Amino acid sequence: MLDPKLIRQDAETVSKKIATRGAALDVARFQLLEDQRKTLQIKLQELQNERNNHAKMVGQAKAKGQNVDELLQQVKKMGDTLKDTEEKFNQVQTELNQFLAMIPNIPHESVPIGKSEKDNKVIRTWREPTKLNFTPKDHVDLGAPLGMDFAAAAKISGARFVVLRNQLAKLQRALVQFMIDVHTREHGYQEIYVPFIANADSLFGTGQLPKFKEDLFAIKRDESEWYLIPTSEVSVTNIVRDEIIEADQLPLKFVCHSPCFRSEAGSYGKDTRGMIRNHQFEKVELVHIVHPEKSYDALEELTSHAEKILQLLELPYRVMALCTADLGFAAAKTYDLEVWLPSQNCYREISSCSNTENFQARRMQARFRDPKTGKPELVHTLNGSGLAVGRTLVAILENYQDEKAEIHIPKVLQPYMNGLTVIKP
RNA sequence: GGAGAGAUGGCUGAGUGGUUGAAAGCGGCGGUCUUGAAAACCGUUGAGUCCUUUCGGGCUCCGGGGGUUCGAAUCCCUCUCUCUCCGCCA
Repeated sequence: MLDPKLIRQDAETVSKKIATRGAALDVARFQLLEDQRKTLQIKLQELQNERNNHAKMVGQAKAKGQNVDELLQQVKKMGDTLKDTEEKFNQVQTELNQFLAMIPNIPHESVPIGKSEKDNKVIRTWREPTKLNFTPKDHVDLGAPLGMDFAAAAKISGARFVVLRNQLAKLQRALVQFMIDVHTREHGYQEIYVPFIANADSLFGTGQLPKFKEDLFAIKRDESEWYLIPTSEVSVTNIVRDEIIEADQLPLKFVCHSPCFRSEAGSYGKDTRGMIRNHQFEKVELVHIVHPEKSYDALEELTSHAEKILQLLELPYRVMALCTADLGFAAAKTYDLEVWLPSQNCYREISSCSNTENFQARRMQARFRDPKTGKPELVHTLNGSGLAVGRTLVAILENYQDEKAEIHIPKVLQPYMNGLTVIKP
């Protein structure tokens, strides 16, 4: 959520910046609501002040043993106007909050302006794309004889799920283990395990709700509604919701493995083949909770940590700075890591690293105590995949295939595979 | 699933209708003392928000929501969560 004060001060500038993302900020509507809010709030607070004063007078009079009948008569009349004003104010406040909750974050000044993903900027490329002197197979064809079973998954659940058997299941588990080990041992992350079902407050905090409800799997139980997490960013980031953290505790760096559940309602017909875009996939997530002044350094750091995994796996990739139009709702700046997929002859997203600045922190009321002022201040939150495990598996199959459609295990993974060097049927 | 007890400031914990935004302690911050530190002592210390150029003032908040009342941390209803005991269970 944006700072309402910022919009009040300069709605036009905010609107312009939001427009670079292809989103519209209805300045007129905001100002209308804001004017109503202001008028009503002042009136309401005056009435409340009056009521409080009268109540005090009653109390004092009673304490002195005076007769209070007349005083009570006066005060009773105030009740209706107060209640009426209160209702109106609450209504406007609710509308204003809903309005604010739907506004995306403001892009950082370093984010390239663009109209579509075509305007994303290549920051750097690591290694040349894998060259194979035969026609590469895609991961579906490679995986089928090795135990990648979409038919079984369809029977159990439906489309966009996968069953992995034998060495493929093991390879996925090895990847998870490997990534967590690197991040905890070499990058200083705290490993953390979290719930995979989250409440509405948590999803509001990280920005999935209310705007992207259709992308989530919801679980209804009696009155309450829960959601399967679309990423462990939700659970992990919300650990600091409604907290005031001591400054010396920052930065907090968490690494978390979880399954992720996405209904991908807006992506019908995209990547229908294979396990690129499934309803359920494994991900190792990195989350930073940092001092506001350090969040852009942290973004570079976090991104480099995700890159390190690709480097150790020796998978060619490139780093993209997303342009304004391609930014996620909560992000002020995002680097996507794209891994080379020989079968598609192109780079595909395997990690997305974002600085949300205080956008999520404001929704969550996640703060730290500034030692200089002693006052609580919003933290900055960042998150990034380190990496999407399912897509990493795909990348390994495709980049490490040989002519016989056998898969060579990257060196760093071999210890995690009991020394296995090749996967074959 | 059954029975009971709770939820108060960064933390522990008092407070059952009228200056209680809340005692006390811990922690934090400032100071005295000390060569320095510790200890001791003194002072200070909740959050959000609105109005105001400043000074300052107001409002809201004692798990969430609703109600009673002139007035609610305190009474009533409801939900959530935590703890104890019994049952069941990976």
